[in-house]
Amino acid sequence: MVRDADRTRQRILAAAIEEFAALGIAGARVNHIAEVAGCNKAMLYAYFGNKDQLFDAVFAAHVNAYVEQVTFDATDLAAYAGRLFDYFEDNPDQLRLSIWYRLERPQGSRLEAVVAVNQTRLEQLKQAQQEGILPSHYEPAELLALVQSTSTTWSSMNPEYGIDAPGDRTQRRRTVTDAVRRLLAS
Amino acid sequence: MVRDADRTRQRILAAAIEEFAALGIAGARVNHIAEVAGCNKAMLYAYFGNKDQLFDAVFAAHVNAYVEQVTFDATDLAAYAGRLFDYFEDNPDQLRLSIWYRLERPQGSRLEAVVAVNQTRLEQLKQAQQEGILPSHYEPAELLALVQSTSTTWSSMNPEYGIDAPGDRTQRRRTVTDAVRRLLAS
DNA sequence: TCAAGTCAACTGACCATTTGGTCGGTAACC
DNA sequence: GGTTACCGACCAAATGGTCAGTTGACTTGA
Repeated sequence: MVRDADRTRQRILAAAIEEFAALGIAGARVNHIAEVAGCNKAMLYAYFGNKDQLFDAVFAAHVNAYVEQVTFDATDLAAYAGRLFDYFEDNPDQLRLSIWYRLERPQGSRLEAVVAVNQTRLEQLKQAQQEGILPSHYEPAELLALVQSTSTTWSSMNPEYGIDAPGDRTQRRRTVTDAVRRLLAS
Repeated sequence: MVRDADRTRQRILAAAIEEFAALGIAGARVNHIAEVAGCNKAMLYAYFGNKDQLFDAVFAAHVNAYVEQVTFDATDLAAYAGRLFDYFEDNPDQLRLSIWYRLERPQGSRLEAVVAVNQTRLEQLKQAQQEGILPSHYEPAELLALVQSTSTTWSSMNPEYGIDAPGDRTQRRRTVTDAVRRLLAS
């Protein structure tokens, strides 16, 4: 057996992402994560502290990947919505993680890094509005929220509502970008 | 102690709604539900079978309330969106239940009753389109999905994104109905 | 070159507690 | 007196977490 702390850490993290995305914090089993990672449970505690902190690490990784991969562009929100759509379509686990986080984390526990990123985006939106690139019938925060929620329209549909998302991903994507364009139309 | 099977059942259900909405299926504790309901745990099993079936009962109750209270109107989707907004604003627990359901229930487990209701709505949308009351640039399913997701825009924002929902509920509501109107504009 | 020593990666067995679930019995109501 | 709502106590299994000890890689020193 090769000994490699980094690799082990990485394997644990990967297994944890899978487990948490599928089952949430309360549903995830530490034993199972260790098993999938192919290492001893104690390593998990050595590297990450405890179950909650492991989730924090997983979620932080998700946020980083998200901010890094989905570039924001206040001057072309439809394109941004498209990228957002693609990202969550390609990484459904990431979307689930976000939702688990929202449900299972006590309100008020914000990641300052993300708040900062968001502040910047709101500023950019405000400026684009002042320059007339974006319409002003919504506040920056409203714009961001609407775009965000439109982009994840399909993935956030409850199956209970029995809506069959169009099988065609291209079509779904077009609907998203089109909807954002309509929201911005004057 | 007064003996009343119905009342006890009701108390268990109420406690279960609270618990499941707050913690989800995996996170909910049967002991705690019984405690809050002020009755013995065994009653819970006598009336509902087991934890999963109790959640089913809770969720079915939610779906019933939802279908009953939020009247659908294919000819005025903006108003429908407003009602939807109000409903989830007034009953945040119900929204959380829906999300838990989506996350924790194995895909493919649909409530036939809801699928039926939804089928009807899709039909109504289609007809409204044929009559020219609704525009045809979206499929009925797309319309329903967009309206749904727009209505819950604020409640589905991850705090991670640091967006402060406008404190003013009236303003949030106006944004929702306005957005739906824009989606329908030709 | 190689034995001794060090330190960090790793393990298996273990623990206290919690959890979903059950059962024999009790007491209120018809 | 029978039915049924209800309860306390209990159980096996699972769960998050710990710990004493082992193993392997690298450093040291002769």
